Amino acid sequence: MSFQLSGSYKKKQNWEPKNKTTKHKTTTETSAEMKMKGEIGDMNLWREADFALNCTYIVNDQPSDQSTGIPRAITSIPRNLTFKYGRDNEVIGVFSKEYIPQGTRFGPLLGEVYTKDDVPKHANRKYFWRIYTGGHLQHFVDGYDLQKSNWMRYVNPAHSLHDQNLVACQNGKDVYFYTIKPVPPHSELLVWYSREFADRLHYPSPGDLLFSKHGHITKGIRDSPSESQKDQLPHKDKTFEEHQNAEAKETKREEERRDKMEKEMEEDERIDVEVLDRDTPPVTPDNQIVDFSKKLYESHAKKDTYAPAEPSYSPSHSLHGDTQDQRAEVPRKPMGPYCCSTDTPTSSQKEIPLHLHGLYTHREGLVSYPTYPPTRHLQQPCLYPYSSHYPRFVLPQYPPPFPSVLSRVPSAYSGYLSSDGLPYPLVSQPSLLPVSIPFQAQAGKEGLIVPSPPTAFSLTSPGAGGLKERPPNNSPPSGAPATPEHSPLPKLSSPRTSEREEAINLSTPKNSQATTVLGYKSLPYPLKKQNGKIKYECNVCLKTFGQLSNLKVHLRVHSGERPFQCMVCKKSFTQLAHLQKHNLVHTGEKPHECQVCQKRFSSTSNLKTHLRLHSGEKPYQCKLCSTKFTQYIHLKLHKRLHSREHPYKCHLCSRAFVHQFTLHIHTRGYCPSVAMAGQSMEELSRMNELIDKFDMSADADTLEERASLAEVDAVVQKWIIKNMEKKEGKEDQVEVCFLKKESLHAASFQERDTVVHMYRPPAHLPLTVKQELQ
DNA sequence: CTGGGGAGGGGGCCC
DNA sequence: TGGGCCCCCTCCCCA
Repeated sequence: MSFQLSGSYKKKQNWEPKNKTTKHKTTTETSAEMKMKGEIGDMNLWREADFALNCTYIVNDQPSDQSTGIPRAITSIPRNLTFKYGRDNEVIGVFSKEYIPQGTRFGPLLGEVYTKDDVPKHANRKYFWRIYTGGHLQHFVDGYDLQKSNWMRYVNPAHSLHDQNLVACQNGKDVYFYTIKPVPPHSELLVWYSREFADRLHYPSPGDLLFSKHGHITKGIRDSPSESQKDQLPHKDKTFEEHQNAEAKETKREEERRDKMEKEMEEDERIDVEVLDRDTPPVTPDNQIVDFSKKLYESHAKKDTYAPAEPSYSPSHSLHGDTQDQRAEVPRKPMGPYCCSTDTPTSSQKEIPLHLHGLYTHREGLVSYPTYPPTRHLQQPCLYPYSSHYPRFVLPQYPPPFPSVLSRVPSAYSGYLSSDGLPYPLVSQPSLLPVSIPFQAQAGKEGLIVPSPPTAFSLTSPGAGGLKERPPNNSPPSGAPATPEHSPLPKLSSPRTSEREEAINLSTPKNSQATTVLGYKSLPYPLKKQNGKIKYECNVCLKTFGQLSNLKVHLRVHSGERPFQCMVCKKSFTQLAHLQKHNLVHTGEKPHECQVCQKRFSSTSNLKTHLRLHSGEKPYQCKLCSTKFTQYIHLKLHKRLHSREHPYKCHLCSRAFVHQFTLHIHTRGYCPSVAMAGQSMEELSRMNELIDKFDMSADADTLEERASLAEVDAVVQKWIIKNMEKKEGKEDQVEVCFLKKESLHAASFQERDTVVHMYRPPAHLPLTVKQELQ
């Protein structure tokens, strides 16, 4: 039997901005209907229902055409995701194709459904997911069958808190993955359980968590119970051994805690009986199943190589002892930094599945397991055992920010919270940070008092102001900085006080109790008031809209959702009107007729352009030669001719510019002759390319040659914003965003990860171009 | 290189 | 509130 969600999104709506106001009808629909509440910073403490309620986007699977013969596990992957394939064309991970906002829901996980009683005796349980109802195991969802499962089976477990970007939650009877932080393009999706999920599985999560200095989670890994831990200690790895000794007491304590928990979980003991059955070898050996994920693993297992220690393909993160060549062949697979590999892995290790196999049972951690050494260069302690079939990863538990949340947590865990002396992860807790995007509002946007900063898709930087609004009991644990200072926050230029938009708070929670539980509620869309009118602000690009529906349509630009598909050519569109217009391509219909020449056009826009031929209107004029054009694109092409003319030459280097002010920008810090010490030539080159691009842009043409620095600055900003918008969905576009600080001199380009100031702040330079030129 | 048409995408306004 | 309609802008292709 196939496990299908009868959700509200039955079409191929890959991304669906969520209606925050509509009442939900079913459990599985709740997430799409409710507004954001609480703070992102609470995410690690969120209950599963909170994720469902608060997520902003729903990404549905691609509809699968079973007739193609391609397994649904492959074809179901949403458009904004892609598989990464190994050498043998096996899936080795799921990656984002584009920016995915925080608070995006994927799923549900699909697969064969088994009740407790009808699990085939020899079923391969590696892909089993447990579904609980009322605290009792109701059934399993088995993602083993490629036809019945979906792409989610390929999502690898997170390697560390830092790497985790998805959290698995059971909502209703389905398992969903939610993004707990923005996922940049080309990033691997890495999932781990939600707190509740882990609790249900009886993972001794808090106690089992040991964080390395690097903030990694030490994953419990279990091997054959017959092998003693001592025997598996890495004798060659003295550092690790020492570490093990140092941790021995703590490990023992954790085992005691687990024992205690076990006693408290008598109800689930019955389940454990059959859980333990999962180690039964499958009827069909894995290597005989068309399972891309396993192929890779097996191929590499033969080489006795294991996953690199760092969640990265970087050779620098290779396993100890690997040659460069070997490293290149090492599959980057789920064990990641938690993966405790040995130089000579055991056979059971070789059987470690690639994906989230059977991560559902607490029993895995309740037997005596050996431990394996970490990759040496990382000195990752791996204190917890793993099952050869069911690697266990444990997420950290943070002290709940709200007492009411804490009260929901089983008491057995409460004592673990920061009480075990273990350090909290040093990684920045992503969920506590404003979403990191290329372009953001200025920090402390005074006019914006919407108390929603850390909502799932709120990209409005709270900055210092946002933090002030954070409830006092919502502070993250030590070591998990919540301040946005740790996240690059490009800022807009601060508007003059008199121009600051008056903000209104329309998100006052109606349910004060809920506020107590999850913190203040907030709308997913910041509201602003401009000229007396309410505006809805896009969290991504800060554009404002007079109507929420417009904003929702706009959000598709960022989400990639294209709900309207042409049935003829399968092309999809963000708006129905676009699809309708597109349909004319197929029908040949041209409804718009030129009244002058009776020529017909498919769109009014094109007719209007055409009418300029009759009217003689040429609105686009070249500023350099006064040539006029009827279409902007023609002017743009024309300007390329002029772009060869660069009359403003830098006397210190060979660069020349179309505009005087761009020459000035160049000479203020990007000429290699005057570049700041420590600035790489690569960076200089990149910035000069950027300056060149601006120099030849239409925006630059709008400026007078003797424009003030403030004027130039404004146009530069405009141009950067435009660039940033264009680059979305276009990988080859210059990826820029900017910082605009209080001072004009702080206007910056941020290109990819490097922030460089377009205007250097050298004190000896005059304030404005004009001043300098005069 | 210029000029014209075709097509897609984003957003505003209105119902 | 969501959908429909419309307009503007942009890009591509080709003569």
